[in-house]
Amino acid sequence: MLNERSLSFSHDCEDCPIRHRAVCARCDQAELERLEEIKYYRKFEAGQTVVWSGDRMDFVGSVVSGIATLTQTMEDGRTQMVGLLLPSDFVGRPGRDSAAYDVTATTDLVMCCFRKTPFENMMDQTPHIAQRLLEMTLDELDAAREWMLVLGRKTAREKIASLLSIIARRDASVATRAATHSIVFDLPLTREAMADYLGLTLETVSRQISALRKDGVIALEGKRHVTVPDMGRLLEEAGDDADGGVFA
Amino acid sequence: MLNERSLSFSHDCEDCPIRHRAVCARCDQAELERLEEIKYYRKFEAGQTVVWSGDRMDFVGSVVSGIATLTQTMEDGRTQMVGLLLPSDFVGRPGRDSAAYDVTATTDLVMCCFRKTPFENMMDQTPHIAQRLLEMTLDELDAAREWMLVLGRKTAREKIASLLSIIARRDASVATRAATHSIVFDLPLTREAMADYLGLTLETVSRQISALRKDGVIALEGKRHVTVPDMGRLLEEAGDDADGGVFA
DNA sequence: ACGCAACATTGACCCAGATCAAAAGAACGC
DNA sequence: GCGTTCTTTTGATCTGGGTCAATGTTGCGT
Repeated sequence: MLNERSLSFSHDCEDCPIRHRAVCARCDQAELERLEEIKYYRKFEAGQTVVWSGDRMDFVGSVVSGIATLTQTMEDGRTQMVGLLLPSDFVGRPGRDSAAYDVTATTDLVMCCFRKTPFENMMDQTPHIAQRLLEMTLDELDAAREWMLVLGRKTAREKIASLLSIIARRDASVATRAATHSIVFDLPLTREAMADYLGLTLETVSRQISALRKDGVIALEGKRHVTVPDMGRLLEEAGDDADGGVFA
Repeated sequence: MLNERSLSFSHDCEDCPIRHRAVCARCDQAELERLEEIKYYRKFEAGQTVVWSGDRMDFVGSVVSGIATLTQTMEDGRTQMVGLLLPSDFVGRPGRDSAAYDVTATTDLVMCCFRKTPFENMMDQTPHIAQRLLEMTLDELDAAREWMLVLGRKTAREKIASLLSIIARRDASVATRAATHSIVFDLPLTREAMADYLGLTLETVSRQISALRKDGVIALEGKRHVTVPDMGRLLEEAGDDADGGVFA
């Protein structure tokens, strides 16, 4: 069963981040080959919807590159983003056959998917996959609860700083950090998407970003390219401990 | 190894709700007996703290009776409740040795605990325990994400209605429901605790409860005893679909 | 029964962020 | 190049819920 694609799925594979966080981190070669058989890639363009809430969802998977969002919508149109999926994040729920949220690509997106039924079978026979998923789900639960604090108790400025912190930590290249002591990244979200994540309006997001720029907490080139000269300062603005770091 | 206590832990046990939701739902008798050996009960009075965030936590467990809350606190004292633990809910995280949140009893509380290290060992040898925990954690994640919508996008009145819905659904006795078509329960939280859960101030909570009472959505006897004459109406006020029911 | 301490309600006022409105950049096809 | 459309910024005004303050209510210990 070995072929080019399955070779690319070994622990040394560069293009598939699953080895870092997701299901196969502890798999041996035989297990990886089994996963390989039920694996396929899906590509989406920026703005495309992966699944709508309530739709049948016959796969699970993880993000290879690009960014996706999970959002909930009320009947009257109010929306709340409930998750931000960055590369290596897992999507889908074993044991449920319909999506609970809208999943949308906000940039061009590549996902590594597994057909759900065979994946579930494999889970039954490979205990450490369930254990790995449990760990990941507990991490997500912690992140969701951190976000509850952001939504419930932080000011607009703190909310923006919190969001920038998360993106900075997960998205900034290590090289950039080492060279200049400042962190540089591109915002993968529109102002509107940021507002939906933060429980704000897009106007408030825009105003607070302008304010943080004016105060020197961040610098902007164009609308999306952000430089954080002092990460400690940003975390302070976010209301987090400057050292600890909730989203580390 | 059988004795009185272990017998009370069988699938027919009445006093320990673990068989319903928590770890041993699918355990056979031998496994139950092993769990029995590492199990112990802890009792707390209303207002007592189970663990503080950051404290060493050498057990996992679930709520037998009473209600506990998970809260996060910022340095300046702002607090956000991130979880409400009702009977049968699970507490603690395998693979982590310190608590991530303050856990507080809001009523008299009985917990059924397992020493963490032997519990983790047992998890390694009993795959369906990890699977059960995964299911439960995914449910909690869904609940946390539902709550993100409440915190981020709902009005104060909708927030109160949402909280009352949750408590009504989990706490109301079936008998009461059948007899009168209305749902009756006691609020297990102070106004302040409700405010911390909803991202509001206690004054706003009080005002909105008064408003819902004046509008006939709920009736109150004393400060805590609530009657919901029409659950559909309450769900409407919460901004949820009257039928579907997010927190079912 | 009384006094004290939590807990809860209600009122008056204020402000952070929403809403409404306009205009200025960017990005894209033709 | 040049409309067209999407995104973002900025201004003016409004308002839901916060803040401050006073008063009620409940329950408990003595």
